[in-house]
Parts: sequence; C-alpha cells; structure tokens
Amino acid sequence: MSGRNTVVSSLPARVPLAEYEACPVTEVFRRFGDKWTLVTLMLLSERTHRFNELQHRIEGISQRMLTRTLRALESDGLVQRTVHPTVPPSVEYSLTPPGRSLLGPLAEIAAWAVGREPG
Amino acid sequence: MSGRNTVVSSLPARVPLAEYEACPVTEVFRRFGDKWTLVTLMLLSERTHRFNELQHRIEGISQRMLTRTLRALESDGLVQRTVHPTVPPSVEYSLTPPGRSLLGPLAEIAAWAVGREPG
DNA sequence: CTGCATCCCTGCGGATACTG
DNA sequence: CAGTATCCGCAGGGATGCAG
Repeated sequence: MSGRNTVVSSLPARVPLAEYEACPVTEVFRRFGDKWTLVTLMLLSERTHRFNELQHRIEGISQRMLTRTLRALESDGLVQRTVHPTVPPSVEYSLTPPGRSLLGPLAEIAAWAVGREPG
Repeated sequence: MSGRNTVVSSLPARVPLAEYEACPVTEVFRRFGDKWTLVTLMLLSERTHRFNELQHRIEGISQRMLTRTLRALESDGLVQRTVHPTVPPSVEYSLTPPGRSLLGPLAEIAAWAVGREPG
C-alpha cells in the first residue's frame, strides 16, 4: 500500500504496485500466511525450544520446512537462534523482544477470528 | 491451531495437524497473505467501489485475480456484491459489517508492522 | 462492463538421502 | 542432533481470448 501502510493512512487514487509490495503490513501477512510460521511462533511464545522439540511438537512438519521457517523468523529478527557447541550439537530457539511484541496484535486477530467462528 | 485457536489458549504437547489447519487464526493469515486481498479490502474500507474502479485503482492486478479475490472475500462474508442489471452491467462491492469489524484488529497489526519499519 | 476459460510459469512445500 | 541437497508435485497467479 502506501510506502508506510494502507490500513491507517488514506489511499491514493491509484495504488502503486511497488509501494503495495513494499508495505510492511502486507509483508506481515505474507510471512505469517505460510504454512508453519504461526504454530512455530506460538510454541516459542510458551518457552525456548530445541530444534527437535519443535519438530516433535508440530505434527506433519518436515525437517526442511522447520529449518526454513526458523531461518525466516530469525532473519526477521523475531526469533533468536543459540547454538551450544556440544556433541551432538544442541540448538535453542526463543522469541526476541520484537517477537514478543507481536503477540499482542496477534491476539487481536485471534479474537476476531474466533469471534466469528461457526456462526 | 487448537480447535479454537493457538494464540490465546495453551498448546498441547503435540499440535495435531488437522486442528492446526482448521484453526481460524491460521486461516485469516492464509487468506490475507495472498497477493491482492489486503489492498482490495482497504480500498473497500473507504467506500463502495465498482469492479472497474477497483481494477483501475490497484496497479498491476489482472481481471482474473480481482474477480477471484472479490469472490473469496464474498464467500467469507466480508464483502457484499450487488449487481445492477443495467446494460452494460454494473456491479458494486462494499464491506459487510463483519468486514468492517476486521479493520480494528488489522490496524493493530499495521501499527506493529509500521512501528518496526526500518530500524 | 463484468466476468469465465485456457495456458503456462514460478515458488511453496513434501519426500528422501546425505553430512558434521 | 541439527541441519543441507536434490527431486518433484501442486497451487498461486499472470496473459490472453471469449461471452453475456
């Protein structure tokens, strides 16, 4: 949407494609609209998890997708990855403060979604 | 996530795939994570639009995708489609009350997204 | 004007096998 | 244990053409 965002500010007569694709709000939904990001984030909101823990708690996720999901969250600065150089290696994932700050707004959406559930 | 939602309630030891996919919160993000739904919704939050108006205001969208996007929003009950049987036909799209009720939560996400923009 | 039908291309995501 | 590499199918989405 606008270079800032479309949800808050008023919209131009014609929404430029480039700006829309650069819109941070759009970006958020595209990120969390993928298959595994949301569950992963929610599990991490409980507590720190090891890689294997996550894989066992999320039914149906493959190693590949868990890795990709975590890497994406990490590069977004929402998740912190900590490697313990033991043998065998142990890697812990936890939410960063920005990651936690998302939980509030997320709960808003959740409340809305749940509120219109069946009827 | 859980049959209700994962964001609010506590998570099971193992998140069942079926329940996660049925989670309304997940569903919301998947819906709005697609390419055109968010802009469309935002334009409609301003006022009622005709099909052609929308297509001209959203740079880069194809007829096909605008149709699909609107149909999806309609079947979600977020958008109302009104056909005026004139020649040539005229079709108007507007937000339903449920559609409007989404704007608040959406603004929360927007604020969060904008808040962490560049730095 | 407002669509639907068709073709095609790309990227998401699953399955499997291999490494430090 | 925690990944990476490879292959591959499928759905999202663009371009174009036709229709009521």
